[in-house]
Amino acid sequence: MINITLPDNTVQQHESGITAMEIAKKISEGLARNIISAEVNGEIWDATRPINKDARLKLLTWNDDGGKATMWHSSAHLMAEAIEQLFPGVKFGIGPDIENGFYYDIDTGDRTLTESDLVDIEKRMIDLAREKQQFERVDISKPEALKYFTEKGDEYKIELINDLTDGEITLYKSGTFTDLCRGPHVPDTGMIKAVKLLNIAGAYWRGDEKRKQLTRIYGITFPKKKELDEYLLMLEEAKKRDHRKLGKELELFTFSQKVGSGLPLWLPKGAQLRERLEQYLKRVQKEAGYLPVITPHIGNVNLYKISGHYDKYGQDSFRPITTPVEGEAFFLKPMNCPHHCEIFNAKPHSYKDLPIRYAEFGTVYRYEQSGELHGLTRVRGFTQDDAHIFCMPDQIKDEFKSVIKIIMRIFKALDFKEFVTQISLRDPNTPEKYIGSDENWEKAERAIIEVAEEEGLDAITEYGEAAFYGPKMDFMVKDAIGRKWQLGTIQVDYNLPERFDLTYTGSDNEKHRPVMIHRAPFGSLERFVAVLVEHCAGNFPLWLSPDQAIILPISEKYQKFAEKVLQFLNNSDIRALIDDRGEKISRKIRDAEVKKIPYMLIVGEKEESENQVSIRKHGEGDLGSFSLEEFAVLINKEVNRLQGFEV
RNA sequence: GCCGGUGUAGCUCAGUUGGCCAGAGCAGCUGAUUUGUAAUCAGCUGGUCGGGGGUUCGAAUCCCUCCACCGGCUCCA
Repeated sequence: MINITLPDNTVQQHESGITAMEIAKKISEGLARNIISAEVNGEIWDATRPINKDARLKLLTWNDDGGKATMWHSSAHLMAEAIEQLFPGVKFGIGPDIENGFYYDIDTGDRTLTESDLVDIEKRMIDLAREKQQFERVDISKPEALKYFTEKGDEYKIELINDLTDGEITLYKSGTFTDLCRGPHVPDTGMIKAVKLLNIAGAYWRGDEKRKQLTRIYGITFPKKKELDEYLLMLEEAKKRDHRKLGKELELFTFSQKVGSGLPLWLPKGAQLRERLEQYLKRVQKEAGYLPVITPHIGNVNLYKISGHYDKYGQDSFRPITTPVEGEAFFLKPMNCPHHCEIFNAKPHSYKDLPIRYAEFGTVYRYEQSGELHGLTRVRGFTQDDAHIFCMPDQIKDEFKSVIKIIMRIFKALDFKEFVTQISLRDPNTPEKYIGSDENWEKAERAIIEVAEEEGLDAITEYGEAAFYGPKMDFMVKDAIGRKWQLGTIQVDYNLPERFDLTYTGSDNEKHRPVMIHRAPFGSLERFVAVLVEHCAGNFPLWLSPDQAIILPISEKYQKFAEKVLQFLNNSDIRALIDDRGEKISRKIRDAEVKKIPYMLIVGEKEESENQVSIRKHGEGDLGSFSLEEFAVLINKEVNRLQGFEV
């Protein structure tokens, strides 16, 4: 007999070899029907896999992430089976479950799969699912596994097997498809009731651009048709929040082929929005002791040779521009840090001066591969809210923490609740990608890890995500359709101070090396605005909204009064305009709603006689009549509250 | 950069197997209407069908090429 501990800590005694499915049946038939897989001592197993020793058991259904993962992983197998039947001879790479669904990488040989093939594959998947195919788990020796896939002619699986240890290799068979797989899988494919293959894309084998590109098909499945419909509807809704669409509709920014791809043009409303973000951060930074600096848009190539950026990115940059007579070469500035180092070097520093914090909204230009450009989130010219903090080693943690405070303040002011804090460290397997001594790297990495712990940040750690000169703490936010973007970043750097020979005089009257912290709370204004637009679906918080109120006269008779109201609002620092078209009030309201203007002020006979305005709030409706003074107080209170400043 | 897809007016889209001057709605302009909480009516303007080349008696429709954009991959100082 073995002891099975359930999540509520009750312990059941069972025969050795019992399965999660059998245990579920004893609890209830309904549960047994819904069970997808089971967590056994923290590992996800097939519900039908025998348990031979004491275990903690959690039964997983569609309501558990682990259950969804199992179902989607099985769906990948189901799709592979369908594809193999429809297109015999294709070879398979990997086919995992992902956050929302699954994919499979396929080598289709000479054939090219297109969107229209997806429909056929979906149909076949549904047919196969209805057969209620069971997954059979087979332990297999390494030589046998190699023999099987050699005979099948699938070199990708052979490569995968060669990296595995003999004795730990399993195959899963379902229907006509057999795959190298560690599982787990659904009890049978009948649970998969709704299938949608979402898109088709190229993907390099093992993520290596030097290797063959396979065809990747992304899909998602559900246990109920209704859930699929809801998911597709949700995707449609998300697309409406896309900053590229809203940016056009709300006249925030545009691109021009004549100007060049990846070079955003900020329209007046977008420029105003961006300026407000800059003003806000300048105010916060002034309080935090930052000093403004300004540097040019180009820099001598030698500057970047000293910083190390030339070696790392010189070939992947815009070509240098040269002076016509002397032939001196200059790069468009791809980052601000080397310039700021030279500002630090402009005069000698005492330890008493530190930390010194130089801040600049610095516009930089980077050559991004054409296929990488993406709206405002990935562009070739952008403005960083950059600053570099030069400090003594024992000041690093405090400075780092005060930067975190600024980032949290901004995220709070803009209601960014869902972000991921990521500690980006070196990849220990590729030391050639990084500059600087191991000792300095370890110091820098340790500082970041300790700060995260001391601040109680729930951070994930990613190896290989560090900058080439130092580790980072990055703040990631998702866009409307779930893509993750890095916004804020804080980086500890021991390297540039050495390369630029930065020094300060310590209390011992000796020269010492400062440490540099690179930081950008927004990251880039372009990307930040993009994510902000998607986050609020274009309904900006009042303090950022390009137009805060629109005055809607009932008819031309009230134009004079409308102008009086406008003047009052302007004097009260409220951004407003008048819709003086000869349209009906309902039309003016509709247009103002579509433009997402926060407040509509309706003025007619009643309002004029009582010197009031009738307020309608965007998305909410009529709030009733108020005096102008009351409205101004209302607005200014809301603006200050949202920005996190004292009223 | 790579794989696949798309490209018709400022925007959203129609344009049958290549065939008469390329269409609609919205926006814009002009006029009428002077309006009470999400679209008043009428008229008009606007496109070398992404650029270039080719096939053809004839190309928005077929082919080649370049560009841009979209979905991924790779990359992201």
